[in-house]
Amino acid sequence: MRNHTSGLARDLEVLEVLSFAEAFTSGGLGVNRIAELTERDKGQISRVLKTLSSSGLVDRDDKTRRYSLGPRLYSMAMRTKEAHLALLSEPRLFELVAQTQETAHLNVLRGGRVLTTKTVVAAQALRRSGWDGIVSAAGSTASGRVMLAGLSDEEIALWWLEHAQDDPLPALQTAFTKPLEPINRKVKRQLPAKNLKAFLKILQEVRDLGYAISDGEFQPGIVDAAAPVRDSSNIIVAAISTGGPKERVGSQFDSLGQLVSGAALRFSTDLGAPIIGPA
Amino acid sequence: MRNHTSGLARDLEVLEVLSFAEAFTSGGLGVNRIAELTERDKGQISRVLKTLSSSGLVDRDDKTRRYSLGPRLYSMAMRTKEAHLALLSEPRLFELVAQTQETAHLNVLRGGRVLTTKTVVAAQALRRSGWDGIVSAAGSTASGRVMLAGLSDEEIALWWLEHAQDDPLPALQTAFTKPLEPINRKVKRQLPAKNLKAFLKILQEVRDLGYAISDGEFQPGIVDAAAPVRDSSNIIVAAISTGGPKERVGSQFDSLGQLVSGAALRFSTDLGAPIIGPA
DNA sequence: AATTAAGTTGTGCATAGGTCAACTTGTTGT
DNA sequence: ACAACAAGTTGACCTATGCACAACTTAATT
Repeated sequence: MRNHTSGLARDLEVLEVLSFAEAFTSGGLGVNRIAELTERDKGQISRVLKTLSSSGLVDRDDKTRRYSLGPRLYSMAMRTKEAHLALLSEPRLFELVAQTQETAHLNVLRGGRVLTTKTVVAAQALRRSGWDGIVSAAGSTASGRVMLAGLSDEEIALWWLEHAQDDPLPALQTAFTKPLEPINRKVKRQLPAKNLKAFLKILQEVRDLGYAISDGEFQPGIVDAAAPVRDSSNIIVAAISTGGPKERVGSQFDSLGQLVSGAALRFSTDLGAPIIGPA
Repeated sequence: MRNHTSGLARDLEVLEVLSFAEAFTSGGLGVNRIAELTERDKGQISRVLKTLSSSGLVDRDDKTRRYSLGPRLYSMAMRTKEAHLALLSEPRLFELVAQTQETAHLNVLRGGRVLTTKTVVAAQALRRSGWDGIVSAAGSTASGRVMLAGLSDEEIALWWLEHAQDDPLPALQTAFTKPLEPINRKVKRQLPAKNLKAFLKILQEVRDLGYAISDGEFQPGIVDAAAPVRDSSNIIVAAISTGGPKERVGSQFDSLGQLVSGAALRFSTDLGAPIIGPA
C-alpha cells in the first residue's frame, strides 16, 4: 500500500515548526526559515502558508510577512474536551490555591504524556506565566504517576514499553534549542524507576496513598503532589497537582497531599463521580 | 496558475467539520459522517483521519471509532498571542467581575470578527460555561465597535466592504443546525447601521465616549459595555467587555462603562501602554 | 541606483491522492 | 447463534496534484 496522505503529514510539519518557534522567537517566522526547518521548497511553503492562513490556522503579519500560529487554533481548542474540563476545574483550583498559597494545575494524560491544561498561579509565585499547553513525561511527574496508577497493570506495561523512555522534549524542539544554546550540557534524566517491576510497585504505593508526590524529580528544588480526578464513569480523566519550592512547602509535604486529594475529590463529584471510599 | 494546495485545503475541512460537530454532538463523528459532510470518499477520509490523529490534531476513540478535536490543538493554542493575552488579562477581569458582579470577557478582533478569548463568570451568572473561542460579528457587538473605532476611517471603510454583511455564524454551522432545527425561522439581523456613513458616526461617538455600549443588539435582553485595551505601541489589541440582563444592569448603564474603561486602562498599563488621556 | 535577500508565481513531470471495489470488523435483528 | 447489514480499512489503477527548479516581483540595505 502506498502512503496516500504523506502530503498532509508534511504540511502539518509547518504547524509543528511554528508551534515550537512560538517559544523561542517573537514575531513569527518567514517563509525561508520555515522552508529550511522543514527541508522543503520555499515556493511550496509559500503556497502552504497561504492555504493555512486563509483557514486561520496560521496568522500572517502583512507588514513583516512573518507567520505565527493563528487565532483559529484558539477557537478550535476551546471546543475540545480538554478545554471543557479546564473551564470546569477553575473554581476548585482557586480553592486549592487559596488553601495552599501555591500554584495549582490541571493535567490530563494524552499520548502517554502529561498535558497541563489549566494553571492558577498563586499570588506569591515568582513566575507569572503558566504551564498551560506544556507537555511533560508522564513517568517522572506526580500527575503522570497518579493517572497511570488508575490503569490496570497490563495497560501500564503497555505504556512502559512505549513511553517509559520518552524524552520530555519532543524532537523538533532541539532544532531551536541547539542554535540558541550551543553548550551541549548533559542532562541526567531521572527515570521514575529502572524497570517496569519497580515502577508498578511505586504506582501501587500511589494507589494506597491516594495521591502521588514528586520530590524535585521533574524540576530540581520543586516538590509537588497530585491527586486523580474521576468522571461519572469513575475513570480517571485528569489530575490536580500543586507544589512549590522545597524550602517553602517541604515541611507540610503530607498536608499538601491531603489538600490536593480533597480538591480532586470535590472536582470529581462536580463531574458526577460516584462517591466511594478510596480504592 | 494551478491550485497547488487544494488537497491541504480539502483536508483541513475535516478539522472545520469536527470543530462545529463538537458543539452539536457528543462523542465525535465517524468516518462515514465526516465523508458525507465534506463530500469526499470515506476511504480517503479514513486515511486523512489517521494522519491527523497521529499528529494529535484529532482524537480517536478506539472503542467507538469516532473522532473529535485533539489535545494537540489545545497545546498549540496555548502558544498563540491570543492565549498569552488571555492569561495576562485574568487578574484584571477578576477585578472587574468583583466590581460589577457581572460576567466579563476579553475579546480580540480577528479576520473582521470578534473572538472571545477569556471569560470570567460572575457568581450569580445563570450560564456557567463561558464564551471562550466563540466568534461573533464585529459590527453588532460593543467589543467589535470599540476595536473598530481604533482604526482609521479608511481602514473601517475597508472592513465595512468586506465584513459588514458577515453572518454571525460561519457557513458550515448551518449543515449541523439544519437537521437539528428544521424550523427555518427568519432571524432579523440588526446591523449596527444601514450604511458606512452612519456607522462611522457611531464609531466617532464611541471614540468620544471612550467605551462602546450595546443594548440587546447582539443578544436580546442583554446590555453590555466594552472598552479598548492598548499595548506598548498604543494600538488596540483587545477589548474588555462586561454586561448582563437589562433588568439587572439597565439603571447603572453609565457606571458600567466607567468600570470597563478602568479595567481596560489598567490592563493596558500592565501591557506597557503609554499613559495618556483619552484620545 | 545598485545589489542582495525574501517572497510569490509559472511550468513540466513524477507521484500523491481520488475513485471504486474488495475485504475486514463491528452492530443489529430474528 | 447466525445472518444480514453497516462502518471502517486496505488495495490498485489512473489522473490531477503538488514538487522541483527557475523566473519574476517586491522589499531591505549599501
